[in-house]
Amino acid sequence: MKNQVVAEIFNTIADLLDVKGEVFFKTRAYRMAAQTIVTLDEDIEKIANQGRLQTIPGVGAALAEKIKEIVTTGKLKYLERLKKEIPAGVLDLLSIQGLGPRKVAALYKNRGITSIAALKQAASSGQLRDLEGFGEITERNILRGIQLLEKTSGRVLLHVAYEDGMRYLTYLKKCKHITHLSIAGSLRRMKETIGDVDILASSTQPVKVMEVFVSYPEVTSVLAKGTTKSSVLLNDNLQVDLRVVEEKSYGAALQYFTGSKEHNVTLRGIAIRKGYKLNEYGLFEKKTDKYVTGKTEGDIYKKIGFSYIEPELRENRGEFEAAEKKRLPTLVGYDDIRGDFHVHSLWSDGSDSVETLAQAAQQKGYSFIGITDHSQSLRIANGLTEEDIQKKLKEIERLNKKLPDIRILCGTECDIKTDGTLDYPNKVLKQFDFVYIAVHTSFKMEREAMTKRIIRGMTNEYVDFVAHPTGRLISKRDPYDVDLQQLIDAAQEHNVRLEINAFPDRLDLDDTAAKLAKDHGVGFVLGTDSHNSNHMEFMRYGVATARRGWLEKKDILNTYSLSQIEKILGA
DNA sequence: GCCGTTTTCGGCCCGACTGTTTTCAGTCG
Repeated sequence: MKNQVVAEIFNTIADLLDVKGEVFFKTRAYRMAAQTIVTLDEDIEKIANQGRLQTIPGVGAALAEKIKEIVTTGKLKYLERLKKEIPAGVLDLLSIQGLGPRKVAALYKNRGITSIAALKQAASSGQLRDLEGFGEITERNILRGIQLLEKTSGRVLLHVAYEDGMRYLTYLKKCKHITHLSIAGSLRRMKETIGDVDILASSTQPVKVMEVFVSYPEVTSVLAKGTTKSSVLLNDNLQVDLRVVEEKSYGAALQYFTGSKEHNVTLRGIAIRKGYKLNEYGLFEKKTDKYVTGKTEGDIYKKIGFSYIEPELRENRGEFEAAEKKRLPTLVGYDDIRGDFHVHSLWSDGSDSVETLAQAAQQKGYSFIGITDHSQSLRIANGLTEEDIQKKLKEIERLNKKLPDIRILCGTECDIKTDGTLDYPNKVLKQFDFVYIAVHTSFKMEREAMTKRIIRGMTNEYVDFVAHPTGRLISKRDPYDVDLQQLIDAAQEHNVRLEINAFPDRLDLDDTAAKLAKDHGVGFVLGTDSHNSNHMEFMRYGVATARRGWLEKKDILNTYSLSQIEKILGA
């Protein structure tokens, strides 16, 4: 699939044209096309070969030619030309908060700045303040932006933002001037990483609400403060924005500030075609500017002709088509989960006993917990020998009698060796209630060998699930090189479920891969990969990822009743 | 650069806030 390649080139062109000062609509055309192409189910090369490029929305004659060139030669002369005009480092400057294409262009043209390091040097020595449109405050803001980028690379993991956001909400709920209050933005959509936290409130006293907002104890600096919008920085460097609107605009504003940007652009386009105008204040008749609705999101979607679209689906990945045809999935709910399949105990590298974990699961209202310790060759994680397994089985048998309200399932997270054989022989594997297989070694294998390795593991008759199928660690380690499509086909063929690992830096499979797998009839399990009982809280991020992948209750084994699960697993 | 149930030309989402300005450009979402 060259879709990603084409999309990246188009996005780079858009950035370059922006800095060159090209009209906004042209650069947007490149970005829109890139976004569409990357979410296509079909291979762009195939579409190009069949001469159907211009059937892709947002692709006209000019872009079709460019795609053809990329697909056949792997390069694009137009991009090479642009790159000669603007050095690569200049585009890096765009990632600094507060710097857009105009300022970046000014920095490059008037000061010859082509890297973040050079910018930092120039700003700290006061060389930018006499540039037109710049001043001392701009210099300080640039330095702060660079510092922020260095510290957090701009985004934090979902769970960090979620916890910060929830604490902030709890604080704001005490403010009696607020009538409605919600998280918005990418956090409400539960994206795997979050740039900043958006909060929305309705009030008749916005100025007072802003006072309360900026007085939150965890705030270290106030970045902006107006009557409808304020921004602060928390002590962990996360930025939080608050918008305050009137009651009659609350739904419209919630829709607007939840995004995604791509979802909203499409929705507003559709609204216009139907004779409306949609903004954060409400849905209006286009001709008369008369207020139609805006109190709730549901009203707005309904009026424009759709059923309600859940926040996790608002990525412009086909949700409008589905909503129009009444084919939106009924997403798995955060409360539908009846147990956790992936938990490590003291037997391997976890820090809690099986009993402690089982009690924690019971407290969460679960009906089962799967204890999955590592297998023997993973010495670094204290993998279990065959002898250990016998002892562990006995302990679990005893605990199941002692704790009748929760079923403890004895599983394993069994290593897939480099040749695709498993770390335990079949006579051992068959003693477990269920078997996860996983790659923990030799991450750097060639694509073909890695794909074969995992698929061979899946063909073993005792294997039920594949743990963290791509091995990625968000912003730390790339996924190993594996042919996802082949993995999905094998999962379907051998009736093996793929895991959505809920650990915040894994979320593996991710949302798009999960959707792809679902479309091919694959089933799923959720596992937190907990190494202590507190980690079991991470389940919500697994559910969020499942929801973003359009998964329903029936797709996920954790939502089944214990008796159904026992039957399916033969446990 | 794309697109058309008003349009093949002229729109394309737009409002809030900041900082640098003396009335507005740039950035962000």
